[in-house]
Amino acid sequence: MPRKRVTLADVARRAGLSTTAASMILNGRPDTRLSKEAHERVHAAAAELGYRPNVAARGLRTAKTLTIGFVSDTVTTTRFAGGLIKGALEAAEEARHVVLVAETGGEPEREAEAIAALLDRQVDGIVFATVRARELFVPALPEGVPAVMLNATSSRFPATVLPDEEPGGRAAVRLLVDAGHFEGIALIGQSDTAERDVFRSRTIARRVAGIRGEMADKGLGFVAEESIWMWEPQHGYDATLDLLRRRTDVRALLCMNDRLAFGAYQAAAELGLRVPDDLSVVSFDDDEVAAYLRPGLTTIGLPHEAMGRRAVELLLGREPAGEELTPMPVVERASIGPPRGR
Amino acid sequence: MPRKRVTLADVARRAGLSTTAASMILNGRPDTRLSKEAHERVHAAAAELGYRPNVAARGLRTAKTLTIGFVSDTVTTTRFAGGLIKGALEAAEEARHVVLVAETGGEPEREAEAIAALLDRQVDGIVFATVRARELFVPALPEGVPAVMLNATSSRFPATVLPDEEPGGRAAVRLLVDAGHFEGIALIGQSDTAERDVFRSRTIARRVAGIRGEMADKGLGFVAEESIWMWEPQHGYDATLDLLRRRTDVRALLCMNDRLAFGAYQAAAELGLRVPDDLSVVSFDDDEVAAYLRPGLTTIGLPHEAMGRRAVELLLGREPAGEELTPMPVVERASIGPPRGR
DNA sequence: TGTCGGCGCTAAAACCTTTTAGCACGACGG
DNA sequence: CCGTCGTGCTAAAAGGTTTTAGCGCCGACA
Repeated sequence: MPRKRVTLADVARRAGLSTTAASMILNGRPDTRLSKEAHERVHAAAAELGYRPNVAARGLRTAKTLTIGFVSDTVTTTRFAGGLIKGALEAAEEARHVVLVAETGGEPEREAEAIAALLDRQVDGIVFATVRARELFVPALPEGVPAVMLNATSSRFPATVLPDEEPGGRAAVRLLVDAGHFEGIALIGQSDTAERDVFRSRTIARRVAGIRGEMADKGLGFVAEESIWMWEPQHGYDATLDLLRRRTDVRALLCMNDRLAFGAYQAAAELGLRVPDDLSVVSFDDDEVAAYLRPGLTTIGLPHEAMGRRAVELLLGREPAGEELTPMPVVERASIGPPRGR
Repeated sequence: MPRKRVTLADVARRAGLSTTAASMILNGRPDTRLSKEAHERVHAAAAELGYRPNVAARGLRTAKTLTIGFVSDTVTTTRFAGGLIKGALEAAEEARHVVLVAETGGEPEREAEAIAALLDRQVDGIVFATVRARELFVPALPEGVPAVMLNATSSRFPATVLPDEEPGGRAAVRLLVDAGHFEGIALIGQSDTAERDVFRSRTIARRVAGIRGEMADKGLGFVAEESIWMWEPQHGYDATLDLLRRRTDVRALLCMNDRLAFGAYQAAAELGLRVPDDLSVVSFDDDEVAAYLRPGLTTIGLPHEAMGRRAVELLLGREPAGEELTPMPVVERASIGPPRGR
């Protein structure tokens, strides 16, 4: 609506004071000794004119822009880890910050370009996120620009927010055991390659460690392990169909993610097996599709939103942070039942 | 890495010229008459020092920040229209702009606050997006700040990018007809309420008009219409199950979105019906789950990414724009077959 | 008597850039 | 020889804010 932005000088003029005085008053500087009356005049003038400080101009002087950068490979533009940005946006909003978003597709040149672009705009800090918890090679940032890794790791920046996968893995196993499954449990999606592959994901190794640890603690073993490289429904379908045809003693599936479980459901249906009567299923992520399935899929959720929040809290707070693990919620739906013969 | 940012003054000093000269040369001002040699010295100095202009400072002078705002209800943080931001981000990157993202959850106060925050940062323009093509009540913006509506409409801003729903609706019907379906077609999800409800969606009405128009042109009618208010898988399941139990003459389903179709698949499976042998299905959106289903769901896609791109092109271009309709692609998978008795 | 600090405020510098106005000098036309 | 113009460049202003340094006066303290 307003033709022209109202500036601090306008406020000062109307209050009959200098811009300095207006600035001090509006910023509530504690050591100032301006009169009560001056305070009132300035505040009144600011209110009447609808004054809003020009953050860009302020940033020039103070080197603080109340703006943070969020750079990721594809967090914003794919649906798999959208919770990360959601949490980050919320936390930023609460802290009266605003976020500049850049996507790099995982390409180093685009990443470098994005970082430079953010720095040119004087961001107060940057969070680096990845969709599948990779190690990231982040270039050094100018002094005074903090960074935190979100669902990612970097040797350069110690501040890191990750899902707490080890207990998550244990919880999944426990869910099955608590329902009475002591045998006939198959693992879908684990692959030794993935376990070793740093590039794929830092966290999957921990998830697997948790799973194996809990199984060992209970004195149990898997009746089968299907190694799969890619974790889309198609792969889950293929592997599960193959498995269930080969062996009839499988009573429960521990899937490495919900999309695999999605495919597993399809394979089970194909063979006339009902979940959870004939086959129990548990998995990881709490992907949106987990709720679409019937019966609803019980899964160990990736706490993306909480992680996103935490990352910007860390970024904006001043405590020097290390690796922080966010607990994974177990979200119980209806895909686990007591074992039954078939 | 660099301790301190290198400034234009540094470059000028090293080149032995004034900052004015350096500025002119680096910005390639055409009317200048600085010597060839000066050009070389300045460029050399800039390269050696790794100079990058401070966009914030420049913006102060030029009132251009190479930054645009993207404010939506929940486009970024839900998975339904993520393509919008993806396209916007890409187009912005190509134009060397960067985007400030804000989510309002559809709450007017948060929206007002978000707009103010963006304006405080001197954005060059704002795109307003919604996830379900609503009418939006956008407050006036200061003169010189353009806005475009993306998958949304506003009486205040004529520039609008929407999916071209009418032909989309027609295409869906044609897909069925071309496969030989002339009878036994049921419509899932249409509700007269929705058709009239401005708040729900501007575009759905056009989709329905396209569907009805094409049916009429072919001289066909629906064998049944299931009115549904909410379009989640659960609702599609319930409605379809009910419908298929009631009537045995249904051979094809035209679902208003992919999630309804998702539920329809489940209902069909429940009744032992195979897609597409016993039942053909076509729907709208090209949601990610459409590819997960087996057989793959044939659907009329929402061209979110193209729309997002277009919106920022419009915003950055100077052509005064009106309503722009982006064509909806038909993505053929395997859910449509010839009709067969059951 | 001299110094110091408090008071209430402001001028000016600083942040970094772009833009405007103009300077000194030589060439050129008349 | 005078005025004008072109050349190659620079000083200064402008953009909007915060911060630093200080002004002029008075009372208190040594």
